Amino acid sequence: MTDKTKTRIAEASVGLFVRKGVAQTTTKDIAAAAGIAEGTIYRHFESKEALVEHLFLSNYLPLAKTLDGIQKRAATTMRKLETIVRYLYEAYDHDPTIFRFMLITEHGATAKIPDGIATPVSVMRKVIKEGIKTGAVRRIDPQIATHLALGLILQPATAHVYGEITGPLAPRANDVVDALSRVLSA
Amino acid sequence: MTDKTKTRIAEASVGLFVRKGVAQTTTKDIAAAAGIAEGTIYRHFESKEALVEHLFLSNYLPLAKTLDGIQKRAATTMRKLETIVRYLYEAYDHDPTIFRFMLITEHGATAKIPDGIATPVSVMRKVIKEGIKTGAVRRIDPQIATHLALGLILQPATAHVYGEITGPLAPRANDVVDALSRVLSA
Amino acid sequence: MTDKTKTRIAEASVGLFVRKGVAQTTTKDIAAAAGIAEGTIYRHFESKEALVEHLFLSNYLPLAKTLDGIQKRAATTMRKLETIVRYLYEAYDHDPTIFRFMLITEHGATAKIPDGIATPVSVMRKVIKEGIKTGAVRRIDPQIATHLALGLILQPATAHVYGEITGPLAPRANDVVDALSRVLSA
Amino acid sequence: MTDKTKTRIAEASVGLFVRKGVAQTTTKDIAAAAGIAEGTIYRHFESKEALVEHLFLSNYLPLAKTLDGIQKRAATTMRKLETIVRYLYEAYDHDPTIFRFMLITEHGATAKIPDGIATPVSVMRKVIKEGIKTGAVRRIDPQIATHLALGLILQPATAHVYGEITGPLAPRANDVVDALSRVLSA
DNA sequence: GATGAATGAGCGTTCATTCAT
DNA sequence: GATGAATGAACGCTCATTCAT
Repeated sequence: MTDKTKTRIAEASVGLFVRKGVAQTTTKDIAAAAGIAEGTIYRHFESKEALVEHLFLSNYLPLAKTLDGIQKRAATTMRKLETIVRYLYEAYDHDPTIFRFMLITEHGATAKIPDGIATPVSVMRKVIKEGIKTGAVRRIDPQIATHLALGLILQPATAHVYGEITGPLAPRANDVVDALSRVLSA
Repeated sequence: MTDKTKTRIAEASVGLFVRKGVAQTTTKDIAAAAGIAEGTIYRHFESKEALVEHLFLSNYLPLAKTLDGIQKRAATTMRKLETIVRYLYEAYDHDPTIFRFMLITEHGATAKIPDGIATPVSVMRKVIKEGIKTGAVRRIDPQIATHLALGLILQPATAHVYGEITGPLAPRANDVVDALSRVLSA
Repeated sequence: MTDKTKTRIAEASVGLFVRKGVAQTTTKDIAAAAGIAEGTIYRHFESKEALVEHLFLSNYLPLAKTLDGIQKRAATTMRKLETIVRYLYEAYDHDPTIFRFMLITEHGATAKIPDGIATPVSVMRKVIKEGIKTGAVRRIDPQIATHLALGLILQPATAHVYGEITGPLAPRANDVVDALSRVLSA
Repeated sequence: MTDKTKTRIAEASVGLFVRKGVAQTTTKDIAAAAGIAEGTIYRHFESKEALVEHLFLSNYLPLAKTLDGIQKRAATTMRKLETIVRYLYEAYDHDPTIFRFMLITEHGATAKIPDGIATPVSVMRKVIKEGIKTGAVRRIDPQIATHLALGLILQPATAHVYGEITGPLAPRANDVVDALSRVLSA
């Protein structure tokens, strides 16, 4: 059996962090939302900051693995990017909270991720670099290309978080994939 | 003569907000940086929150005016977008602080802007909508198109804030303008 | 067989109390040092305070018995005091921890000892009172005489606890015994 | 005008520290006793620990100066020690609190006093060392002699703190001075 | 207008103690 | 007996805000 209380704390706190912001969420809020005593948080996490970091890394880094697996199963660069976008937007629709949390969390505020560890961003960069090598992606600085692609994917999601785009995100994937193709294709 | 002290407070606080984050910046920090007493902040701003809002709106809304002026002087949709991007990236290079502040603060603060007030985002949307009408921009949902364009423009700036892209941003404008053209052109 | 766990707790905690102070030692520290669970402490002691009291009394009161036995076997008042000092200083050198604990804890904990129970202090007082009666000790208020004697004996030990005197204490016994003789002899 | 509030905090807290112990006195207690808000403590002292240290050092170190002045005005070693004892016991009777605080505070717990700074203990040691040099004090290790003398002086005061000796301390000075003379005289 | 000492609610965190297993 | 997760009151401390000067 997995650690029930730790999970309760984690699930309750992402929700609060997304709704109210990390700084505006108190340990008291978290305890109340998780139905536990405030002190119990500290049996499972060293500090509130450690809880935030755990939440971020335990979702952000596994997502890299998932995206890498998805990417490997697709044949071409454009199919790789397409399946990644579709996966992300469907996952967002299925449980927006954790994605909102990742979108909202200031990367700089969380502990630095050691070099060499795969992140969703590094997976994207790898796909694009390989695309350039194979000629599927036009000649362009891979770093700027990565961020242009990220912009196309993340900005609609961010807009959705703040209510500027409404309804499920998945149907928007077509437009995004199309845009990716236009920006990157050779 | 404009309110000297108010300006000192404003200038000192954006710097701190960008460097340390809004929540992590105390009124004591602000007073020290501005060379004034803590209480003096409250002669010029109702609260710390009001200071943040003032800082955001007094830069964000005038930027809309500026971008609208720029946009009006350009002949075609693509030239409009190009001059906007070049203006933004040069302004970022000239004084990154205020742009970083807007990038960091944007969400949450935008909620308070009444409908009908022009924002940089609404200027972008207007340009794109007009482009669709004139046929310069391909047929696409203007809302998603606006956010695709914003993603292309803002993500490289965000990446710069977090040190993933280094050096001046202005030379990157070419790649962004090119991408905008590919995504939007009919 | 005596209560093994209780002994483990007692031994582990004196060490911690001496090294870090009673207030700075947590029940968690004690459990870790004793190799038991935190809750187990409460099977053996009603509270942390009761543990401290037990530790103090279970060493302080038996010490009175020991000193009284020693005292009884010596012929003269001065020999009584001499053997007491030598015993104390040798015991301190052999296991400073428990003596340091008594030196540190003494005040406040002594309040709980019922009248009529022999303590090291009461043994000293008895020896001195008898000395006055037999004429071995000069005429002096027995209460002040007791504390003058205690001062001569305890202050070097206290100085050793705080590192102002180093090396074994036993060789210092000569000087202390000599001083006791000078202060008390008729 | 001196800092009224800081003085109020200092005076209120020594009283509490002596009555309840440092660890058992909370910042809330101090604020209530001083008639101020809890936060105000931190306008005058960096932390509770710093308050304790300030209290200790601002009384302990000046006492060294006072004792040194007293000592210089006396002609012989024994007169020096006599006036020191009389001064201490009269000061204790006049305001026992601060003396109790110094007696109770664990020296080791407060910040280390830098070498070369005069303390009451170092003044005592100096007087005794000079006494040995002039022949007024018998040949004896100055370090042990200092602590024997300290024991004679402090133990009656400590006994008074814990109620084992009652009434004013000053009349006891005669016995202590006599004892000092017996222990130290050549 | 400016000051800065004072405020006090509320923060993140600790830890002696309890109790179901 | 032993466990260790859970508790929650209480801690030291922070900081946006106020107000007498």
